[in-house]
Amino acid sequence: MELTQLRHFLAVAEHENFTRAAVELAVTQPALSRSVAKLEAELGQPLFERQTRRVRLTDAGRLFESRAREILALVDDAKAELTDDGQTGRLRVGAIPTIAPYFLPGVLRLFRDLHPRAQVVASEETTDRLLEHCRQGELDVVLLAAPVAAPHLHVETLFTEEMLLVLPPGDPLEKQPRITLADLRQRPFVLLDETHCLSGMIEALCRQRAFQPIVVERASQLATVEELVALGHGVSLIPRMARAVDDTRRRVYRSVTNPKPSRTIVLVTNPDRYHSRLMTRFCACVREAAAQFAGR
Amino acid sequence: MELTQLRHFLAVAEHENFTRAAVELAVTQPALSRSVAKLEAELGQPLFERQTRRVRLTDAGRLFESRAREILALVDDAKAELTDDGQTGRLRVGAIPTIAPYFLPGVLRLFRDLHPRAQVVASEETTDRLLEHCRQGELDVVLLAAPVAAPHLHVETLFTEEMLLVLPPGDPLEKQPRITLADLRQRPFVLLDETHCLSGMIEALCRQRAFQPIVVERASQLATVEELVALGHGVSLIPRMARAVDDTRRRVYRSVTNPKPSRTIVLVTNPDRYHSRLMTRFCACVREAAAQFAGR
DNA sequence: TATATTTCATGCATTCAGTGCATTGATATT
DNA sequence: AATATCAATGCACTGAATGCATGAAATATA
Repeated sequence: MELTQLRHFLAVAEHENFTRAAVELAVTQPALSRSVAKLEAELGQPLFERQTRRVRLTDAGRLFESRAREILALVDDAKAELTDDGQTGRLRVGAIPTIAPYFLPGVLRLFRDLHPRAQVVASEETTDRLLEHCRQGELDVVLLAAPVAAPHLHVETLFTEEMLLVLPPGDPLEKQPRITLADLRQRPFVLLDETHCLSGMIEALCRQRAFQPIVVERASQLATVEELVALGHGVSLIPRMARAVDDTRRRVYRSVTNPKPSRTIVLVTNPDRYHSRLMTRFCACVREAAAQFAGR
Repeated sequence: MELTQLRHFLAVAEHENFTRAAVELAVTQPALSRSVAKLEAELGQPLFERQTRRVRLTDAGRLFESRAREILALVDDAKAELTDDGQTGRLRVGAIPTIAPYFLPGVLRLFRDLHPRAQVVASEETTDRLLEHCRQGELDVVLLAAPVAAPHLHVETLFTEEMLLVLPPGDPLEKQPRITLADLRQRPFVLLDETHCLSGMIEALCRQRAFQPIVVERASQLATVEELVALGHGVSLIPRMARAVDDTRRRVYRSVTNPKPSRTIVLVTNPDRYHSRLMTRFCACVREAAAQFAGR
């Protein structure tokens, strides 16, 4: 068995297609077919089920896929560990979409000043995907909203931030001195779609106050939610970090009390993987940036 | 980077010699030199310090050695996991020398009957080496005496067995109805050498009773210790499982009370590694054999 | 001090595993 | 029925890894 074979296998597994995987790997399709066939021969069983239109992983293939990922991640780790000069190198950062655009830029600014030669790759995905990638060593640092079920991963609490009520301008609630969740019981909500943990969090919050929020619309980005609120489609709850970058006056923000809704941002890393010097510094930048948010 | 290179690197690291490593790997020395040189080039730094008479690992090399072992162990794991038919396969078992000859044969007999086609490789080493090998995935199952400091490993208590006092025949203590450790305060001891945890355990036991045992001789095998006792060089404490196979009358065994000295045998496995069906069955055999010892 | 020995690196020739190209075969899709 | 898609296979080739012969450096030995 050789690492090239594992790389070949993974490419095919991802594309579910030899031809396209071959393009990505910059080899020909027959070469790839043979490479995988040889691997299958060594393992004594097929890794792919060849259907006419596409190939699918067999059960054994699925098992082997995660092993292959682990092995290649470990190889990357080992290489990174030895070539770690504290300056150059790549850092893979992941964050959920309701954190990334508001929090990462500040972190990246801090980090870039310290390590101008380092390369940072940021990706936005759902919580479970991010955790899975972190587990597999494909992401070095992940930023999420608590709570997270992350066995084998290290979770560090960064700060807790308020969730603000967004209203269309002129909404009756705008003038009300104290607003509680109960005041929103009959109000139409605009939320993010179900893939975002934020929407689930808001629904859970409402259910704690014994009502099911009336969700009239869902969007896939916070910016869209804010636009829909401005247009009077409903109200919503928005993290303070998102409010901070909203400089229009097309909607108004109010604190909700008793209880004050909030979310907690955490930093997740994989303790089984090598922590490069860059990574350690990046986490320090994250904490520094977090301190500013916590201070508000 | 390729697995072949890692295998080459490890062979050289073990032999501290390219020529001999090349023989083991069945390649020529120049081929091996190049293979390693290429790896070093990829990692951007030398892994070996070439001295005239031998080669030594650099600091980076030492670091990379353990990573390479991990990677190859994971590869073996993955292969084993996929080719696990529950019948054939290899199982690597380790035990300390004061357990292996007395406990393993019974286990192997049970196991052989269940899995005649499986191959078991047993090795005797010191506790720390065994644990290290288990951690590195080079041993599947390890048998030790508690206590063990084994982070990341799974430790299961099997049974506790008495340690018996061995005396030369005719020793005054032979007729004494109740013997305590305090009775041994002035007696010369024959112990195993310091590499065996058993000798340390006995010394600790004595120190708990506030005396330092007078060690007149040390041997590297329990059988030798027993012979020396028979020759009247001193007394010793021997695990019951060792007494059980001593069918001569050249020495006598007595229980010690208040407290009764004992050692606890544990089964250690690595939870991060694949547990083959063979391995699960082997552990079952270990427990079955242990039950017999516990019943005494 | 000279010589022999040990051991790793390097120049050069060779080989074979992996690859590319062309093609086949199988199965959807139109 | 014709066409398109996609993986497997026959065949030729290439180049990376290897083997052989030798060099270079350092120590051991006479």
